[in-house]
Amino acid sequence: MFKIIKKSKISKARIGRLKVKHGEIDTPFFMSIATKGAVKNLTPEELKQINVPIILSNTYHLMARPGLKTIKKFNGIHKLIKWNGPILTDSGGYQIFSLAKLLKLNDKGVEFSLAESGGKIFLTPEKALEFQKEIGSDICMVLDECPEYTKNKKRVEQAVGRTTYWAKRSRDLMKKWKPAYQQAGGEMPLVFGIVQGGIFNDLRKKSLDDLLKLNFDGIAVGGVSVGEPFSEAHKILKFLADKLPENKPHYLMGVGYPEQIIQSVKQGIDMFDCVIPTRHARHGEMFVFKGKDLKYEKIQIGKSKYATDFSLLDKNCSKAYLHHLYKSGEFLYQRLATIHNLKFYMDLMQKIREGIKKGRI
RNA sequence: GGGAGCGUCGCAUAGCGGCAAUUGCAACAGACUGUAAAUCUGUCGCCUCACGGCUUCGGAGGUUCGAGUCCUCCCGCUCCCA
Repeated sequence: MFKIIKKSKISKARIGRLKVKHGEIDTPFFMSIATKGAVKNLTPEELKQINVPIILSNTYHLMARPGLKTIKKFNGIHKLIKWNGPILTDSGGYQIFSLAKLLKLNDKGVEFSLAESGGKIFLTPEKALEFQKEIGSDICMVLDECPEYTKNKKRVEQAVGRTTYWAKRSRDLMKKWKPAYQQAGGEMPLVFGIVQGGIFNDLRKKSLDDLLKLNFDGIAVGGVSVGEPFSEAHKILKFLADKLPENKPHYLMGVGYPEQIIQSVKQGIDMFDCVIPTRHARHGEMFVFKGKDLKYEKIQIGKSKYATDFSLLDKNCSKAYLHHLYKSGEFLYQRLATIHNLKFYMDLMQKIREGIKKGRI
């Protein structure tokens, strides 16, 4: 399932290979976010062309729409969204943070009141995990409580406690799956546990220790990129780096900018996801490498100083053309910029893997 | 020739006599991190970090404590009837 192919001698970085139901992926890798099943503006076919190896979808959003019944009618999420590559589904834990105003939260689970429809979604760790399994996710995330960035230790401690408790319940549920899978000969999805603990080392350690006892398929570091400066997240990573189980994939949730990804790879992180490339594209910002190494700059598509003298983005699209589309209010720029940024991120990960291979990272 | 109307800070629009003046666009600056985000924030007459000050609503006068708003004339534009 997870194989380490090479370990860096100068950092904790490693190259590996993660095998899931719908394919094998070289690590470290970046997941493009497809919250509701679609990477905004792009078709699955285009994602393939860009070499996006795996996408991330979200339990909360898929439950709200189209819902379990519809997805099952299509024989699972892959068929519904016409993507036959790997899919990781997030549990909805992040929505506990981002939709904090809309929820009721206790040890049992969370209740969201849906902003659009006025309906309600009740998530328990069991429901969240069962849903992910039912729709055919390749990698399921356990429901966690992801608190906002805070220095209030009590608050974080509570979230850690709840996350651990929920992880245990998730583990119990997984035991019940086993017989059915053994009988049918099917492949169980991978399930990852999530470390919380905010900026507090002792809480992080406790969270991780408790999680390790449950022996999930991979370990995610959550509760990061929730408003803290990245330096805080990096400190946590450094603290956790030698405590993470070496033979399991390490997933840093919600990160980030290229330099943050590089720093995290050096702390042994294998998996990333972030809205940055896709959202920034929609907001008119593109990532461009400067020269041959990992240095890059961000270009505002709309800024007039970039209006002229652009090299080709690819065969069909000059930056001047993009600039024109943006200025003309044509949404096509979003598609092109999204393609560009995702390519950039794929190139970035490729360069990182090569860097590790050649002993530079 | 007769009649009606309109000129506001790049463009377009608000504007009961108390106004540095509404809103939209554009412009400029910034933000975005397990996506309620093709979004949001700020600046946008001049000077000042700011308090504050100064000069503005086609032009010239007038009425008024006070005029973008009322009156007169002029300039420019639009429409209707001949």
